[in-house]
Parts: sequence; C-alpha cells; structure tokens
Amino acid sequence: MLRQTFLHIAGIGQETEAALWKEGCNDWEHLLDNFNRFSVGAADREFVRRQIKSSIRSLETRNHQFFTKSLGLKEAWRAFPDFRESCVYLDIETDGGQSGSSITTVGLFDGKDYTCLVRGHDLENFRDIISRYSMIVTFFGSGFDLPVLQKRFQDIKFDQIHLDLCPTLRRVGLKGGLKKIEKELSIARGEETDGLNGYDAVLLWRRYERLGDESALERLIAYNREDVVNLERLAEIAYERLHEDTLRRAGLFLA
DNA sequence: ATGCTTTGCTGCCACGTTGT
DNA sequence: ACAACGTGGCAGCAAAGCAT
Repeated sequence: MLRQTFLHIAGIGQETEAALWKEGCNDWEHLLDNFNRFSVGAADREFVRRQIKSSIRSLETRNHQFFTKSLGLKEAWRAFPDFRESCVYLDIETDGGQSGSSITTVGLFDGKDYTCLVRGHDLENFRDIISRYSMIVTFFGSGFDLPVLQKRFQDIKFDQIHLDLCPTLRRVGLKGGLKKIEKELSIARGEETDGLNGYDAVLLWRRYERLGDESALERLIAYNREDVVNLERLAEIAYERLHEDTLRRAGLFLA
C-alpha cells in the first residue's frame, strides 16, 4: 500500500490521509493529476506536491533511503511488498554481552537462501552483504540487533528501511516474544531447535569455543536459521493485518 | 485582514518490554 | 540480570483553513 500512503509527508497524519482516501484519492498519481480537488489538511500544499513527486520518483528509482526517512520505523511495514525482493531477514546471536565485540553469529535470509556469518570466520563480510539490501526485517532489531551491529561496525550507515516486527505485530494485538507469537500463529519449529532461546545460543557458543564442539555451533546455526526464516511469514502476517486494520480505521472496508 | 478552529508536531516523562 | 529502546499520554506550539 505504499502508493496509497500520504502520512509520510510532514503535515499529513492519519486523519488527513483517511480523508483523502474517502474522497476517492487512491494513490499518488491521482492526487497529482487532481491536485486542486483535494484538501491536504493543515499541510503546506506546495510541499505536499513536491513530496508526492519525490515519492513517485523514489519508488521508480528504488531509492529506499527516501522511504527510510519519511516512513520511519512505525510505518515501514507499508513498504514491505514493494521492497520485498531486496529485503533481508536478520538476527544476531551474542556471547552474552551487549558490546559490539559480543556478536558471535549474524543470520541473514533473503527469502531464498540463508547465510550465517560466524565470528572468527567470515563476520567481516557483513559490511558487503548488508549493503546490497534496501530493507531489513528483524524482531526487536531496533532495541537489540541493529544497535549492537552498529557498535561492531561503526563505519556502516544503516540506511535501509527497517521493519521491526516486535512493535509492528503489537499494533495488531500480537504481543510478547518471538517464540510466543510463533506459537500463537502455529508456526512450528524443528525438533532439534524447539525449546531453545537466545540464552541457549549464548551457552552453545561458549561450548563451541571452549571445547571446540562443532556440533554445538551447528545447533546454534540451526536455531538462528529458524529464527530468521520464520521472520518472513511473520512479516507477511504483520502486513496483511495492519493493511486491513488501517483501512478499517479509516472507515473503508475490504471487498 | 483577523481571529477561531483544526490538525499535527515536538518534547517530556514514566513505564513496559525485549533480546542474549 | 542487564541495557536499550519504543510507547503512550499529555501539554504546549505552529501552521493552515475557514468564516467573518
């Protein structure tokens, strides 16, 4: 619903956006073509016109930075379908600390392939890999994963659209940790990783490091893989439900 | 032109929540 | 247990629309 979005423009909020929809203004092009017919509330009209043009152009040129800034964390979900083909599902594990150097693994899933970068092996590749994506999907990433990654890779500028499923799912009534929400939605886990949590990932790493136990690392990676792969389904659900809720709250109904 | 109203923004605070 | 961050409510403010 990115093309139907107007509240990413300063001066336009939920009310004004809902009013535009009700007046039959269904997307950016329609507003530009019939600009004088619509009220934009308290917003500066010329500013709105410029921002709509920028929005159209930014989507055409895949300029995700424009949407990172204008949508913010709260409305990032609206960009999911349009940027899905260049998004990465991400989850890190640590050795228990919260400093940058505590990162042990970074799991990355692009919708097809899973990669796990491991400390002491290929963690440095994170810089190059992350720069290929326009959107990052996490669970609680704004509170944990991204700040820790930023400490570890200080030269990286995270300019991707960030869909943090934790606050996003809470808006549609799905609250709690990742495992709890998965259960609520009947998203199953494999046998060898069922019941594991983030702290187990810490212990598995320590076991691997201290004893050289490769099977502990394998189990840790299997756990991490499940975390990131499941994020895709969660993102789909979050989008569907929020889309529906947003239209309903605006006074519109799905056919 | 003027003043009232609407709308949204910003800053502030305490609070709650999550990850490993 | 720990650190970090978002959230929500609230108050005050600014800008634009609208009626006069």
